[in-house]
Amino acid sequence: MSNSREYFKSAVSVDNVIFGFDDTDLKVLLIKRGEEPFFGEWALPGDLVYPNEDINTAANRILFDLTGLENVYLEQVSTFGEVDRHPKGRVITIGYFSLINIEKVSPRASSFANEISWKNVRDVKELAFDHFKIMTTCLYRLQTNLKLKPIGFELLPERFTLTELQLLYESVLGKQLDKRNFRKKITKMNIIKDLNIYQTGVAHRPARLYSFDAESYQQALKEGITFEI
Amino acid sequence: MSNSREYFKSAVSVDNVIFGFDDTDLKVLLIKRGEEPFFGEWALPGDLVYPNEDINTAANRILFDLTGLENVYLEQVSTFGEVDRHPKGRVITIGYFSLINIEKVSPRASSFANEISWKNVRDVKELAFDHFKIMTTCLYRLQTNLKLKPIGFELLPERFTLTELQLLYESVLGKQLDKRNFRKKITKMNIIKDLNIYQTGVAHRPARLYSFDAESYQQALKEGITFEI
DNA sequence: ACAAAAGTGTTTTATTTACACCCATGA
DNA sequence: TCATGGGTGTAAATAAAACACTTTTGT
Repeated sequence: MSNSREYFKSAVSVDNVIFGFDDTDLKVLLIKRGEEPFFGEWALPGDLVYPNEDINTAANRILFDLTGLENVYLEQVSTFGEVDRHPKGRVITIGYFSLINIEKVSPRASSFANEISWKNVRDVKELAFDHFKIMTTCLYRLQTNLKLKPIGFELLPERFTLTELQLLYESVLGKQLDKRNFRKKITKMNIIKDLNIYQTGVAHRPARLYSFDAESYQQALKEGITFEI
Repeated sequence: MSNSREYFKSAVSVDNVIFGFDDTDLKVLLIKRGEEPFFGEWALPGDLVYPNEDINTAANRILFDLTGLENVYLEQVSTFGEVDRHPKGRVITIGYFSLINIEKVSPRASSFANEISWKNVRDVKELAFDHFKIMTTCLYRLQTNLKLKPIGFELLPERFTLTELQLLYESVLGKQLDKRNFRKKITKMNIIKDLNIYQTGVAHRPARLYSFDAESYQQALKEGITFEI
């Protein structure tokens, strides 16, 4: 780019598909739009990228504004740049997804949204702009990566049971898994820590609690882990 | 985005990592820059996105300008948007890669390049801007996808031998593969057609020629193929 | 004692890996 | 006849899939 010419400039935005998991279903955090276009319709949280802001920073900002969370798993997925994707002008948007522990969040209204809600991903059928397409693309990427990288833990509390972990996998991948085989695989990977403590107050045999063992995972990565479920 | 405010606008560009394969090595098509910044340095072909141009169209245009090729395998990989990635201003760039049959190309100089050349990917050590990072990211994606989707054919001529295909895989993945096991896997997938014709003019037993069988591949996809090498 | 979910091994099947020699051609 | 790369099968090891009962708790 030379500075001797004046170039066309597009607005660039970031949209963030924020995934959570509530012990049964994969959820996505949506906002009800408080302005035109698509007033009153559900949409992904997003905003324009500021002049002096890295795009990753913008994605983190959107997440923080909505949830108060920082240092959260965030992954860029794809950029959507059809000329007519925004009715008010040329806006190229970069789609991200984040994985958060849903318990840590009580979503708060923000400048650009008058209502915020967790929705079951499978129940979402349409969204403002091309946001449904963005969400679907991010879900697909999540499914792919869940099989290759141990990112599922990001959606769970610090301490979790193996059944919770399995339910998460089943929910995201959309299929049933065999309990014994699942446990065998997970434990063989050596990336979760048995805390030797148990659930309490459940009307059945209490489950052992585990946590993700980041150190062992780093070790396993070096030795060439394949995290396949 | 409301139209009642004036938003900051960034320039948006597309950079294209054009891969080719010359029977031995994976190559990338680079240009020597004919203007500042980075005058005289090697860079990825790229250009700003036009006001009324989809981003995919822009990526295809860059490819066409340089090679004369259309309808070529093109995949968006990642968007690079650090504030300071371009010394002359804010430019957010979308990285693509394409796979082409190197025989079909005699690269031509263009407005923005005074020299064009195929380089061995492994020999490229630095590039203008953050292009080395973009190239590396695209290479990594190519490696991943080559194991999951039959895109290797895009780099070969219409008719190819199994050894050529294997060399391609070895070159992209950067590791040796067992000849018999490779052939077993490829043929079991049922996505290549044995043309029942042979190489000529080689000083050894002539190899059978094959072509990619797009129809069988579509069929196999429906039945849930896993194209793993 | 009953309901509810936790936890645990073995056998079968499929996949992956390792490995070496003969074949067809041009020089 | 020699050099060069083409083409082929089998056995062993590993990984994946299928499958059912006992345990522990709260009610």
